[in-house]
Amino acid sequence: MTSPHRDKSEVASPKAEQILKAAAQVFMNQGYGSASMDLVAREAGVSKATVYAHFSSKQQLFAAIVRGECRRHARAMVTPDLSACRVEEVLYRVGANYLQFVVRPRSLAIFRVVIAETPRFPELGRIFYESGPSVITEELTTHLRAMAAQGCLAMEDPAFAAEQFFGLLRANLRLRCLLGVEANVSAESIERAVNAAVSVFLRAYAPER
Amino acid sequence: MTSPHRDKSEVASPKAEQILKAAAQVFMNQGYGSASMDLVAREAGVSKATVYAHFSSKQQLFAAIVRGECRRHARAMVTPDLSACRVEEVLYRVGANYLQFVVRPRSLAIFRVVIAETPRFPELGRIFYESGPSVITEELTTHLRAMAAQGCLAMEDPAFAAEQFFGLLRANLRLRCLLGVEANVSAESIERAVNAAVSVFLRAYAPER
DNA sequence: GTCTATAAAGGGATAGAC
DNA sequence: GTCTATCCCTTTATAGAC
Repeated sequence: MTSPHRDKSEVASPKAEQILKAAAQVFMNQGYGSASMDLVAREAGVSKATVYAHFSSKQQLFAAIVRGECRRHARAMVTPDLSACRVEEVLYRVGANYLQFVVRPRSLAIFRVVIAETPRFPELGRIFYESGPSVITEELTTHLRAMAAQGCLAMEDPAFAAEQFFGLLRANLRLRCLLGVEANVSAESIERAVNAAVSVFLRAYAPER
Repeated sequence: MTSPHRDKSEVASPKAEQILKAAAQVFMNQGYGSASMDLVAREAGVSKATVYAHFSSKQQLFAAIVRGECRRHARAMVTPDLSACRVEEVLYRVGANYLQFVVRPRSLAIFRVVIAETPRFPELGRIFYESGPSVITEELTTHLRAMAAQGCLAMEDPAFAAEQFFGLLRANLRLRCLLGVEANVSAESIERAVNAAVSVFLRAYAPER
């Protein structure tokens, strides 16, 4: 660490970035197995040898892409400025942020390929979980725990309740997106799903009166 | 329809069955793109030419497998003998049946590959949805609607509530299975998830007193 | 229908010039 | 680091014998 640069994997050369960007498209469009390094090179506008100069194998290139997407997820998952919010508002904003994110085409595409390849790349499944679902579940759990301590909510296991909230939120919406049944999710249907999830969650976990 | 046989696709020749069975294993283990017809033939104990004598291409073989699995799903999704049950019991039994099914390794494997290939085989995603999630959602919707009419539940949109119930049920459990974070799901954790989902759902949709 | 053998193309990965 | 050219293997799919 003699240079002021943060990390080699974050400040890659322009060519490496160019390859990563093209490869991400190729892997997400074709799936890992059907994607070819030839196409990656062509899309990146470089030769195949150059691709291999930066990434030692197809597997490593794929891993680099998934890692990069996971970093982006970890950033996107955090909902800003929640500290001073009431219960409903925390749930609503966390929920809307999450649901909008997961139904985006790019999120669906990376999810598809990570899920598909997890049996062959177990590490990537774990990284994905810990960069996305785990991050946001822990964030919500913290808030729920605080609110339960204040008496605004009544629950025994805030972490479990947080997971229930995300399930409630997704309902079958993401499933339909993944299966191509629901092509474009309108802002209205997201808002409706979030409102409905918040409503059910609050009725279920309201303290006894 | 001059023969008593049900359908050519259901009563295939023994060789075709043998090929389908082996191919299902190969596609689920390797993913569509990485699976090879060579391996399918080897696993089936036949020559590659024989595979092509029964299925005209890799794509068609894959489609035949997914269709077959979807038929099995449609059968497995139906929960028997619910007509005379109380609300909790319907929810509990539908939920337990569903959750046990979706965390099974084979269910996860077919889900992975269908999700992954939906962009290239849009029809298969649709078939999958209509054979599994759609079937069971409609089943539960029917029960919820009847109960709402009886006044045991208070909800405006039973179909939407049914989807919420399945989301609540899955929470992050299937996600963890898909991502390899949770290897083997114990019967206890399934029971706990089902009980928790039923409990939340009933508290949220109980009629006003 | 089923096999062996092979065609024709494309796959991942590398050598060597610059 | 980047290219061209190529190695070597596997791929999908088929021809032709039986």
